[in-house]
Amino acid sequence: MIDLQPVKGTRDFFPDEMRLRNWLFEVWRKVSEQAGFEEYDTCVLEHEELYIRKAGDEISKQLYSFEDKAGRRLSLRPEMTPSLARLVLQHTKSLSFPIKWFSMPQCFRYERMTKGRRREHFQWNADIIGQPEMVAEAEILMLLISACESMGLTAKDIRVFINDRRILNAILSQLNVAQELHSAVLVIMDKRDKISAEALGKMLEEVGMSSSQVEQLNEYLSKSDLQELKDSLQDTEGIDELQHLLQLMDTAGYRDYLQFDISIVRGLSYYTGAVFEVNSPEKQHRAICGGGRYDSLLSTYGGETVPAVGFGFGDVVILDVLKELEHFPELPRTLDYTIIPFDSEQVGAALKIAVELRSKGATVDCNFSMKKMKKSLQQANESGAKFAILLFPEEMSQDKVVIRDMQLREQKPINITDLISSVEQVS
RNA sequence: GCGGGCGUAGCUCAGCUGGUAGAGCUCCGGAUUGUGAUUCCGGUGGUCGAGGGUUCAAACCCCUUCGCUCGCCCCA
Repeated sequence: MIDLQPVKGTRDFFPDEMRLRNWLFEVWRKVSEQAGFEEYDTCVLEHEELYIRKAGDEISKQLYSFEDKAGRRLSLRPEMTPSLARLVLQHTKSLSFPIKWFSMPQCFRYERMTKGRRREHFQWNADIIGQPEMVAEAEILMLLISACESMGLTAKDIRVFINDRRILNAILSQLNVAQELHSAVLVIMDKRDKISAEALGKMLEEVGMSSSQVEQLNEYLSKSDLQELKDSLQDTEGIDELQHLLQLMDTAGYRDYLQFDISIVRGLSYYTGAVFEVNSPEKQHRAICGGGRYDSLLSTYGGETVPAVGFGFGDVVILDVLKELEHFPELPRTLDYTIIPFDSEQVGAALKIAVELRSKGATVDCNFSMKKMKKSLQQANESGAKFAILLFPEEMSQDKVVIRDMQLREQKPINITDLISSVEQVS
């Protein structure tokens, strides 16, 4: 017997789970399109070099890579943004910016699994490319919040924790932290709410900050009030921009979802402006969604500098959250009709009726198992059929069938032609 | 890389200080040979993850190994 388990870290989607996945995809697609985003896709296979960046050691360890028969180094995509960058760079000259695109790619990372993280997941991505102003962030945030609301979540359930990399840079510059230490310091600051203050300070000193710099940094980081922080900084660009964004979101009616959080850092060289993560207000989960502005990414692939902002929103964590909050949708299988021939004599008639009903746009299944009527009706019930069409020799001899309303448990004979014409054309 | 938990029927699991296996659901059949919610009866189905050890006797104790899972580390 071969191993029946799915590959470690990957999932099978039985029909029940597939309905749930499709439901989630429909929410993503609908809110995206309603907000004017266009869908795109690329192949799950990419050239490995797309993911090999300067600090690329870690990510290349997590790549599913292999060599094809012609010796090309290929990878399963670990994220969508590089592929998006590739598409945009192909047509930088002809695209009419700003563009608003979304995608729902399956992504792969070879990594150790924990709750909310598998080796494969579907990740809704939405990006606005070519718009440098903060209104792009506003649109992006509104989009992901509206997706959460479509799933039944409110400002009580989720929060967008937001920061701006320019604020962090302004603080570090003001403390005279050397430019080359900034990225290392930012990585450590990312851990701020995971480890103790002592451990944090120790790590910061280890990368080269002085103890007085650490002390002052802590003072800045303890300020949860934007205005207070602004008053203590010389370079206020990041704060001004963030305040502008918060104002825009207030106008849109989404201010309750947003919370300034100086500990949100995300990644390394990627982000240049706003950075954000979505989580429960108490941050009980792995981030549901994360993103920000990455104005310099495209130029790192050798293209022009193109401003960009976007997010990734994975299916695994959001489904965990919805389950926990009991916001899981009820998604039973449904059918309009199940046709049940009494014996093999009616099989041909069953097929013919099925074809005609389907041509009207109805969903129609046939039960050709020729089991007892009891069993067939049971199966019709389980399949969610609204009506069972029973084909008995007696009625068929008069060109009639028995139509049974499964919910009312009532039935009557009906002319086949009347049955067909009673169905409203859907298409 | 470190640490914990779990592997028993198709599924979810019970099985006490060791005495060679059980329930619910599913499936199949019957009460009802043309009728489905909550009826009732019966039946199929297990190399107790694998291998070794201790014992008169192991699902249970010990060792090894594989698989799954959760947390930490790492990372987004």
